[in-house]
Amino acid sequence: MTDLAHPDRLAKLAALRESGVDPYPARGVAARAVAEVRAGAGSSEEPGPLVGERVTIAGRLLGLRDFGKLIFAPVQDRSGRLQVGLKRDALAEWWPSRKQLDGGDLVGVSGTLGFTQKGEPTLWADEVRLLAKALAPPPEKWHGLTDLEARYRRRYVDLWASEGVLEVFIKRSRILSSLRAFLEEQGYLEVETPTLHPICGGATARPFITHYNALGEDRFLRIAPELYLKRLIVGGMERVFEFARNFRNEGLSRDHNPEFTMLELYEAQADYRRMMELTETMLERAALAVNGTTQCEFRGRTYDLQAPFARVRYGDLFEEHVGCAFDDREAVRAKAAELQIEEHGGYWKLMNDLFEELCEPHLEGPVFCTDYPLEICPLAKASPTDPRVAERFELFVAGMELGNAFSELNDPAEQERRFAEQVASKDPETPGEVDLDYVQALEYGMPPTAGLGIGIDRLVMVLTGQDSIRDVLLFPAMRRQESETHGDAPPVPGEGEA
RNA sequence: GGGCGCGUAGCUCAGUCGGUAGAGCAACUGGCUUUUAACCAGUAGGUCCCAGGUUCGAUCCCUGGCGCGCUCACCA
Repeated sequence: MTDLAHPDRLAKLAALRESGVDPYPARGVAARAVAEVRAGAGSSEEPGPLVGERVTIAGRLLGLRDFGKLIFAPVQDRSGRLQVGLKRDALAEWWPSRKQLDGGDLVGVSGTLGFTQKGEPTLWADEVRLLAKALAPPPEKWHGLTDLEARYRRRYVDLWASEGVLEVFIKRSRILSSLRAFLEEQGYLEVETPTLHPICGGATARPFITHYNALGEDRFLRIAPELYLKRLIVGGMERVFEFARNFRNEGLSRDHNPEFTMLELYEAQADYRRMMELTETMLERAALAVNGTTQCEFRGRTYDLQAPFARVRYGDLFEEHVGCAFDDREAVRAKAAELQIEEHGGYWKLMNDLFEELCEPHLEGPVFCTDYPLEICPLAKASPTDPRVAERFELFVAGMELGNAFSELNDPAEQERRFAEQVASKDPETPGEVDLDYVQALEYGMPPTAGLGIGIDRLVMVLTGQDSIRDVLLFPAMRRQESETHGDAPPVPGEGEA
């Protein structure tokens, strides 16, 4: 027991058992969704088909308004809320046990659907069954849970006690369904690839490391599924996608959670132009599916996800906001010096820092920023018309990166050379070894292919109007609390390098 | 990691210019057959985040720590 289990409620639990009532019965009740019952009730002026019928609902008792011989109590399930009316005369046998009932308890109620004098749809009960006793009291009924930490730690309370929270996660689920349905229509196969990677590739990020006992080897939690999905293209699957949980051992912010969900997909015979079309069509549909409109309110502004999205070249943006060509090293370094941006990862890193600082904030979007400098795209294919740039785009909404796509590099020798460059850079965020198995896969031949990654959490933020990534994650990353467990915490291995 | 702020009852919060604390809701007792933040009367509930320091005395002041929030940095 934790100290949230209330003594009064524990006493009621004992009293229930004493009187032969199982406070945690083995079976639930066959219940109808509350929203369905409410819809069937209509209004007191125009009663619906369920009025006068006997129906059963099940859910959480949110409170009790006791009038002596009459009690009103709202019951809430996943679909909504309905008032239950408990009358002594209709529940003579059960009546004394009403004292054992508390707000927060899970109950099944059967009765006749009707209305009150004020016209409130009400289930007039003839049977009340306790389905599970709540020992911990619910949050304050008017303010609910407002402490952010408590809301995230106890999402199991937040979901029913805070307005609109469940709705966000219902929408999240529908967004995933919409994306999945769209891709399946397009002939894609959903696949699952390893989460434990021997080499940490497919993106640039610091990894989490774990140990594989059976193999006696360390593994990286994947930072991206990219290289495995492209192996499947070599394997002839041609159109694949994965909703991948990725892990990046980096900071938390309102746009970042160390574990996050990425939709990655790859399509043979496609290039990045096709990916742009697919992206805008897919997102437009998801918006319509979940909101009924392509307009969404996010961080105080309105964005329209109606296809087609705007396109702007990286180089053009660079010239506009930095004032020179991205490969004009002298000018770029001068501008960086002017802005006191330090060079700590070579020229191309510096150039991109400048881009992020000066250009990205202008990408309100939705907009595809296209044709990135080749040097910052180690897995992308060069443009056939301009060898300085890669066929790559990123999708931005509200200055936030939502997606990343490119025509995939499929020349094994070129890929090996770029891997070797990364390894030589000694950057802690790039792989420490060349993934020769991947190079070998390319040696068997990968067709012309394009790939796309969509940050699902950020997409959900935009489509549900949530400012923080933590509001679209059921259980966002939180520091461990001592009070969460019994027993001793496991030994903590030494911290990785800072 | 830096800056700012917060930590008081189960929940939402007040308060003590330093003398160990209050309200509303929830709970408990009683009353009430049409409420919907029900109402009325009463009762109970606190390691005032933790540890040091100053002081006759600290929940309040100081220092440190822990936790959380916002923000900046980091993070393609």
